[in-house]
Amino acid sequence: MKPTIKDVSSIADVSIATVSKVVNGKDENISSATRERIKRIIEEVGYVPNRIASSLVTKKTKTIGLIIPDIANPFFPELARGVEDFSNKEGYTIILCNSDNDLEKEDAYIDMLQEKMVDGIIFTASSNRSELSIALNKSSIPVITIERNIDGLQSQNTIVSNNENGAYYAVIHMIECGYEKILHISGPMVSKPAQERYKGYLRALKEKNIEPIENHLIEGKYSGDWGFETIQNLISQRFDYDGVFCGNDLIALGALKALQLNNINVPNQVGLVGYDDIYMAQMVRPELTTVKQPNYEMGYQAAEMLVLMINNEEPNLSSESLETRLIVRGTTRV
Amino acid sequence: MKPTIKDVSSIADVSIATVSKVVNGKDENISSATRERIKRIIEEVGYVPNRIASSLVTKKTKTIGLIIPDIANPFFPELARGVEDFSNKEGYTIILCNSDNDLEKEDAYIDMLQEKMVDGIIFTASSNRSELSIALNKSSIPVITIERNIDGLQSQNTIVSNNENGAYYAVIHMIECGYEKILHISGPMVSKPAQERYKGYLRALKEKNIEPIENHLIEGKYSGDWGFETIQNLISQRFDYDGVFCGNDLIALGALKALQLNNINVPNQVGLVGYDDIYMAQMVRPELTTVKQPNYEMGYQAAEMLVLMINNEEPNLSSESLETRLIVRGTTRV
DNA sequence: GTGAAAGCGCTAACAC
DNA sequence: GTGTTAGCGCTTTCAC
Repeated sequence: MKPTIKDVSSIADVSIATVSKVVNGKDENISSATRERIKRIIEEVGYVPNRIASSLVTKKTKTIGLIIPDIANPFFPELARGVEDFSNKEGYTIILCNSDNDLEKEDAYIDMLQEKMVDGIIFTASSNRSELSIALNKSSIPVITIERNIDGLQSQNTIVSNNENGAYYAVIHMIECGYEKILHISGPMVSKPAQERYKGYLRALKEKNIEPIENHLIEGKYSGDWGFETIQNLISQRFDYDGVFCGNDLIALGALKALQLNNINVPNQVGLVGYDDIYMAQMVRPELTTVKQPNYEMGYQAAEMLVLMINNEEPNLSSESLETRLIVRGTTRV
Repeated sequence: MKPTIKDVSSIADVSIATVSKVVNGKDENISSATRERIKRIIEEVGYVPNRIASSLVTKKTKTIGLIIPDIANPFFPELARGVEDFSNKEGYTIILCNSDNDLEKEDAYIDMLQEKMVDGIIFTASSNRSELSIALNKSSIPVITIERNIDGLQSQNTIVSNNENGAYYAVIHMIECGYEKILHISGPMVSKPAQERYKGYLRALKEKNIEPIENHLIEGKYSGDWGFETIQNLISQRFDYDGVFCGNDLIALGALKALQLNNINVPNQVGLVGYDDIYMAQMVRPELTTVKQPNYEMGYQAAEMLVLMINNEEPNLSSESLETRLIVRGTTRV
């Protein structure tokens, strides 16, 4: 049987209150003699405080919930790492939840997290539906949303990266490289980032006085296979573009493979730009020009904001938008 | 203030015991009238049971700890996903811990998890040192180790994939393709998987009566950069190999890039094989021949075993070794 | 400097 | 069918 605070106190011949104080460092008023004795005994018997019990009285669990669509999606591990790093530094522990963009799972997790009394939640919602926000609003638990904001969520504390600008600068770069007939292979347009990137794409064209060509947008999934198939299909019919701007790197990598397979030279015949700067972007030839999203930082800052909220030091920024960075490599000619 | 079981019971005009019973589905002996009334009230007031409180009495937190070196390392997200999927199915929630192969962090997490009273731990240890095992042995908490076994851990319940066989079959394949002077770029040899893969490599050579050439082993890190540098260095001096078997896909992808950069044809001049079958293995040209590790399954089965242990249904297998699968693609000629 | 006591929200015998 | 009661292991106030 694991020793409890009571065991320690009876061996040390003091009250449990005294033991509690030294365990929690609130021992200004404890003589150093008893302090040391208690510490020794704790060591001897291998006493481990039961945080469940203390949480029950302090109402703090020092854990935060992280809900993301899928940790196996290359976008999220870094983000999760950012969250975990800051959390850990502050003594928080994180509960990982994969929602698979499934609203039911998402709701189930939110319930679960509330039952486990997490101190706060970091949330990458799968959609904008507002019913979910209600569930979250009702509970007074601090929430930070990441990447996509949830319309109607009361405390609109959210971290996003500036998707529109990211896409805008990428496409401006392409145009300045001399590409004019630029295809955009996007992710699913139900997600805000996809919408915003498309917006940035259009803004760049407009600013450069380039009319978007016919069929300039192909909407699909954020996967390499999707990028590959799309290009293959296009080529088997008619491929009338000199540039491809992809919704993410996975799509771009698939597209690159298809282009090369068809002996279309990148970057000479076709310029190619991705989004995210995943590790693999540098592992292909030519290396992929892409937009770096500050994934790690987004996670880190989200955790930072959340901990502020938990401590009731309301962060003065209610919504932080992190800037992206265009990384020019080999798939666009300079 | 969030409603508690007491609030519900007083509104419903029953005892808290009755409410507890219906909340936990132990309501065979409750009249359906009161059952429904209680359920309605729960709904109305938005009562959420406090699992912290119930954990305190049941001694079960329905939480398991997952300690891995780094979720941002491409090997682990899938594994984590496997763990999470099974856990979730069984009503468990997982706490994610990144140890960074840092023994101190590792210990700190183990303590933390014990304090939070997790029901079990799934653990990819960073090394074999046995002091750590002691800490874990002392506590009676169920532990499953993944990928690398910890020497001296009492309950040797561990899930590994058969690294030796994986490497063995890969190298046999290379030899049968006609490659004879095969370099092995391994990860750090302090880790068991690296040792075992090297063993498999040697076994294949021996069986085929091929003398390992001079400098056949280069030990380093599991990164693409490392693979790239290694090949670049070798080529700048003398590159006298016709095959490269890499400790993982990242290394292989880096190596591929370097080989191609030096106009060495893969697979004609040099055959290349990786390990892991990460998603990117199919996104390069030629596609990478590699050994598929059942990452997801390892995680899933680890969670499965752990839950058995938690329920005291000691799994009869104490150590499960999952088989790997060679995936022949374009970097070896057939 | 230290301890007694109340109580956090819940479960599980057991009594009725 | 339902309620009473005794904790689970801890923190915190206040008294000494």
